[in-house]
Amino acid sequence: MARKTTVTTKHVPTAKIAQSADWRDAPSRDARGKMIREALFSAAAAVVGERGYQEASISLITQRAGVAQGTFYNHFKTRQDLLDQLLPALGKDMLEHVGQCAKQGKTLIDREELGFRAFFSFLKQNPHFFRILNEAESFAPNAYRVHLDLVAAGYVSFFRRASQNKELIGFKERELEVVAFVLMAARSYLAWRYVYGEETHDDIPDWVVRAYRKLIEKGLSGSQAGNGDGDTDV
Amino acid sequence: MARKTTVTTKHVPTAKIAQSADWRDAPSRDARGKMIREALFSAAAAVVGERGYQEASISLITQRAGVAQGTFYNHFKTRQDLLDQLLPALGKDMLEHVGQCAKQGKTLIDREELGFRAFFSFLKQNPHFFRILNEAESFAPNAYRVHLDLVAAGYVSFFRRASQNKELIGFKERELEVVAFVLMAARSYLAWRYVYGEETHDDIPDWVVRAYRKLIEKGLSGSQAGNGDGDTDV
Amino acid sequence: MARKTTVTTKHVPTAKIAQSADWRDAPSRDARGKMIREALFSAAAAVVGERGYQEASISLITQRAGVAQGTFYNHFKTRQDLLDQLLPALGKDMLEHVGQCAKQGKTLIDREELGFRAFFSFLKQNPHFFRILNEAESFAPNAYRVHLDLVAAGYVSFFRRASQNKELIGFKERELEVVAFVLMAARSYLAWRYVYGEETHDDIPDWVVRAYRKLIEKGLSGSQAGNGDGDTDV
Amino acid sequence: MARKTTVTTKHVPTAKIAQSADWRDAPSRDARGKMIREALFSAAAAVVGERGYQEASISLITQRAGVAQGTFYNHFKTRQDLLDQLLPALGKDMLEHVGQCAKQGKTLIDREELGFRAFFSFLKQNPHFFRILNEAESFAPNAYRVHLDLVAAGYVSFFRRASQNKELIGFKERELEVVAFVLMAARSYLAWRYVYGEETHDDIPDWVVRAYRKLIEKGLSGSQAGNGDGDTDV
DNA sequence: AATGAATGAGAGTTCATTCAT
DNA sequence: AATGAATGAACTCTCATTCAT
Repeated sequence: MARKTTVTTKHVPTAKIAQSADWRDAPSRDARGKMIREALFSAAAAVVGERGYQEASISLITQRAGVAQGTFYNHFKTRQDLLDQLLPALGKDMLEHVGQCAKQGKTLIDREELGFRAFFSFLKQNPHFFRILNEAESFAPNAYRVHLDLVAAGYVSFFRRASQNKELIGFKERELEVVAFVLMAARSYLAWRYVYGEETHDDIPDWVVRAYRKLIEKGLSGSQAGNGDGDTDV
Repeated sequence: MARKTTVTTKHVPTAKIAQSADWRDAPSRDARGKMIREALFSAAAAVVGERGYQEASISLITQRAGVAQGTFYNHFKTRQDLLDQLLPALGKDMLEHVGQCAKQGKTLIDREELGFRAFFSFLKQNPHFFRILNEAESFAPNAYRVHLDLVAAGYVSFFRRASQNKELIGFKERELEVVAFVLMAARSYLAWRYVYGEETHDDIPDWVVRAYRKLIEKGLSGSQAGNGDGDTDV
Repeated sequence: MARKTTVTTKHVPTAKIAQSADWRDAPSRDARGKMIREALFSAAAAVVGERGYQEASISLITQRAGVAQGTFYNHFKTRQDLLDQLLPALGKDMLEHVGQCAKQGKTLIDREELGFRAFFSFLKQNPHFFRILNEAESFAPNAYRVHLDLVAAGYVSFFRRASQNKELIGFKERELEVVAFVLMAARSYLAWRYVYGEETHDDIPDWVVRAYRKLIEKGLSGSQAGNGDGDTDV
Repeated sequence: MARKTTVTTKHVPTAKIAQSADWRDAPSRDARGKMIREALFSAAAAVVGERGYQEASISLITQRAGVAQGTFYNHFKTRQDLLDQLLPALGKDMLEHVGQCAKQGKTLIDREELGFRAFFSFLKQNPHFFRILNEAESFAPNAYRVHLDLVAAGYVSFFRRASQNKELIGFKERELEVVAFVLMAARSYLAWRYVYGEETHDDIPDWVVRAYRKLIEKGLSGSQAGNGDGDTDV
């Protein structure tokens, strides 16, 4: 049974947003420029992650990056320009990480569970990602749309292969996207509830993963008893 | 089979946000106050719905409500105070509407489909709701949390009854909340994608509802062919 | 002869830019608004007159008017909006003053001399006008064009009447405008040179007026000796 | 009669602002420096001529000159330093051109007409000059004063000679400057009105020149009919 | 000498909130 | 209670100038 596989994600190195040693000791001018750009970028990610896009003022970002306000405009055209780049940059890392982890699985459901877990391990490593992603809907809507479409596309082609292998049956092409959106949605809402919710877990609890797996494996009507954790059935 | 039930929602009257006749012809002092308050409230809902919380300035809201800026502060403590009340008020209506519709269903899955459809019919009647709900995560986080908890609680008690009836089996108490969040998530993301997405449908397409139903009914591994629409399997 | 007429201007009351007593003791709200508006206006005139349009920042203007920066935008749409109103307002006063003075003259040339002198007496009473007028060419070009056209139009109709009286002969209709521009130009350049020039006279020297009169009365070839001041001919 | 002389200006070569071949192929270090300096100079003239002093930023100027921003400060002390040199450089060319043309005339009035026409032909060849000259009053006031004094001085000595020849009579030494300023003023205002005004002539219309000549030849009271163009008297 | 990124002061403008009327 | 002008802090962005390379 699924829950016995006790699937765990092995961390794949993700392109870190440079925590940039002081740019003053840069080897060359070009390198310095790059370091400052990255300092601004990672400062912005941190500020947005901690306080939200709304409060991510140029003043806060440059202060955090340790450069003058004017310097910002040597690297980004406008404030929005930088904000628009936040999600794509981190989103790429996330996709990479999740993709790498998921493909270790043998079955469709195992791969989904691995991807699911990988999403949360990415969140743990990139604590700012979640807010950057979610608030992008309001503050960088184009980036948000592109991101969701990208993730959905990956999901759909993942399912399409499963369909061709007969691992997944009964869904027509365009329905695969519906499934993709439901699973993406689930990750997001469950993270909101169980990672960032009142009881601040660092990690998604294991029983949540199992409940999720049960639901998407069998649906609401197909489930059967016994999952071995401490709870009793309702 | 599920899709034959062709479940449809009957509209239940929802507490309208007062479109407020001119408050100048109010019968009493008190009534006048109430009318202004409601005018401000509905103006805010409209502004937020159309332009987002960010642009919902006091100036815009009071202008739309037809009162002076200062009047605002006779009715709400701060701008945030009003913004925080937007979602609860509309959320109550939504819950009411969805609850009324869902309970017409005979089976668990039918009730879920009815609730699902009711969510979208509510969106259609209340075109501002979706943005008010979604952006609340960034702009009125407390209200957002309360709203989600409220909806989840309703969902959980709905599932709890189903569990007791043996309509739903295999989920322990605390797992019901996981299921609730997944289904709430699904509604939100599918609305984002299929109602407000590029191809602007007024309504959620029927094939999306069917795909959704298939997924939650049987899960990923339990599905079987044939749903009678034009598509061929992958 | 010209210099015997010893024409002098009688000052006609000109609409003063309010030097505004403190607006805090205004009788009514409306009056207060007007006073602040005028305070801003006259502060702007003073700043532009003393430092030029370039340095006339909102900060300087509001400081001088004794109000907060934000207050500015209750009265003017933008900085440029105010700057665009400076010349028209003062220009109207100038025209009025010059017109009143000029019409006391009996002959064409007398009227021109009176108008000429009136221009300089206006400058003396409104020490900011000259800079406001001149720099408007760069900083409020529309206002500048309108102003010049207005003054020219007045001049032309003045000459047209003189033509009809046979006081002025030999100029065709469209040539009158050329004459008007030359005389306007002369006032401006002579003010620049003899009022605001190195030797800061308060008033245009009388011998300059006489030289000007001689030139426009007879032209370069028609002049004859003797004007009785201390100079000897070249 | 004056208008029969049909005076026309022959173009005298004017010191061009170097359109500077690429400074990268300069023969020597020194020459290279000079070429860059000139490139900056002519870039500035072009920018000021097209957009005005206000918008003539270092960035725009250096970009146009094809050098780095920092390079600017190897050649000029400050931005103002360069702006202050613009008018003197071009003004010298203008004086040269006008002087050369004017001295072809036989009589005082003919020379004035030739100078007048030469001013406009210079404007045509140096389309940036007019703006550089006019806005200098606001943006490079010292340069402006020096320029006007220089032109006036030339004019005065021109008139002084005419006085000594008895071509010009009735003006005392210091009055000659008044005449000079009036004529300089006339050129400027007439250019503003008839060259850069709404109906964009490339050239000053001939009838304007004739009207101007009539005015300064005979003054307002000395003119007599008939100038043979299509207009009728008023 | 040429480069071009870094700097930081200062610009115009917005807006939630206050308060005298 | 309703008004709407006054407030001032905070915002994004520009640009002349500096300076390490």
